Amino acid sequence: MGDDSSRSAVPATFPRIWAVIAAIPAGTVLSYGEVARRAGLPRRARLVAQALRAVPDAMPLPWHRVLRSDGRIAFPADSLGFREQCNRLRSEGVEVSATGRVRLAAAAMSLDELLWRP
DNA sequence: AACATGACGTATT
DNA sequence: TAATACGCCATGT
Repeated sequence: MGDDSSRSAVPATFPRIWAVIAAIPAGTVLSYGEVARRAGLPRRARLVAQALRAVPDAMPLPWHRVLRSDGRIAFPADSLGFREQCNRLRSEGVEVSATGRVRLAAAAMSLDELLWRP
């Protein structure tokens, strides 16, 4: 058979990364490094970034719930992606400072609130 | 094969 | 908190 799988093939790791991101509950966030770890790919935060760039447009993924380890949005503050991510997060009730920072601990707390009340 | 680049992370100052 | 340096990993040139 003509094996053209080597050309423009999606790395086998991408679907796993996408699955982890898709499983992030609304109103909560994860760091790139955490996503990598949960996908069984420790120390591969940059691979997560690549996977995000390669997300097919048809696939709706909560990409905005992925932040840098310091809780800040990875896009440059003046970029379109930055504002888009801010808006999406805020529309989910996540507090984002003007500089694009989210308190990761607080985001984890909001998940606790969901499970807190029976 | 060497070098640059990137939606990153951690340690240090 | 911010700036810097270095480590890490996949891709593109």
